[in-house]
Amino acid sequence: MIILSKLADYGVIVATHLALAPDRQENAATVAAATRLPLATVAKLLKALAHAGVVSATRGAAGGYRLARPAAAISIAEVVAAIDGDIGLTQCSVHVDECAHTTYCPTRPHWAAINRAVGQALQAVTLDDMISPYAFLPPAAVQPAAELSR
Amino acid sequence: MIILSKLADYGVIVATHLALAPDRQENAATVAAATRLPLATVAKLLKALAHAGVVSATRGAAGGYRLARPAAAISIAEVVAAIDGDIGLTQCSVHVDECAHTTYCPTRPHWAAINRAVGQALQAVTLDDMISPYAFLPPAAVQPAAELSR
DNA sequence: CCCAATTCGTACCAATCCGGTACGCAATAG
DNA sequence: CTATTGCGTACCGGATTGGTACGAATTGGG
Repeated sequence: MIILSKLADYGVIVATHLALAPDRQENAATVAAATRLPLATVAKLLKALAHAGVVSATRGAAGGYRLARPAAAISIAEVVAAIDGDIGLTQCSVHVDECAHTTYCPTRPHWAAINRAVGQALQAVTLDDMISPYAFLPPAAVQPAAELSR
Repeated sequence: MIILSKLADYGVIVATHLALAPDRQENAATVAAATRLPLATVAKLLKALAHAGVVSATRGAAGGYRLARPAAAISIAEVVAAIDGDIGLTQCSVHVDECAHTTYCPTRPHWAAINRAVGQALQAVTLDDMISPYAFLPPAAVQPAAELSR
């Protein structure tokens, strides 16, 4: 299974690209060319990111986008949430009331804890971490999950 | 966004139900009634779980399913993987070679680390944890993601 | 030895969701 | 005033997914 949607994946790429040159103001076409993604899709992504306050947009001729905050203050979780909505493991986590099984489903309370762990993993990484090419190898988190690659 | 597919969610519910009575052998119809899920879907899930070695099936009359191992030895990650396939954040993580952007995409190496952190969160929880109603607040599983920030 | 119950495997259908596109409006610079 | 660029909405085709159906294989009981 793939956790992130393609769009969210692209969103991170676009945001990372902007983080590379925080001072420059780039329009959608430029970003699209640099990331080799379809222009229309990039425009859509940037709009969503702007709406969430991750990037700021200036309209009109010679307009464009730039990061709204320093790259170190923007987490991956935020970027993903801007595009795909709130992060939740199960239907229950996101739309609590729509689950008719709530009363007798014994697993529900446990999801919250797992949820937090996943959210934290995404929140712990910032755009700044993404642009530093090699410095990011957390030894504590890397090893134990080896068995999962089955 | 919702990370787990509905089917995977159901799968965990079914597996949890079996964990409640590890000795009894239950057929698909019984499980479906107990979990209030569609019979056909439950049958499909049990088949997938059996294929992955999570539950063992005995065929023929008076056949049925039961856990293949003690509940404490089966992680949520395993159950999910049995139904939805391998867990990966991005397309890149799962189908590495199909990503044409590999060479110049600067974010790729970083996903692996996040990936592992998420996998760990799912692997730290066993079916046994799921059936113990209140005792589940694993400080060990929730915290470590913080270390990810290098 | 035969029949009934039950899982197994495969194939199939329907619907929702998602990636991607198009078009018109609003705003800003020159 | 005009050209450029972002904004918003609406739309479409396709892939994925949730769900169903049916026949084959297997086992226990009469």
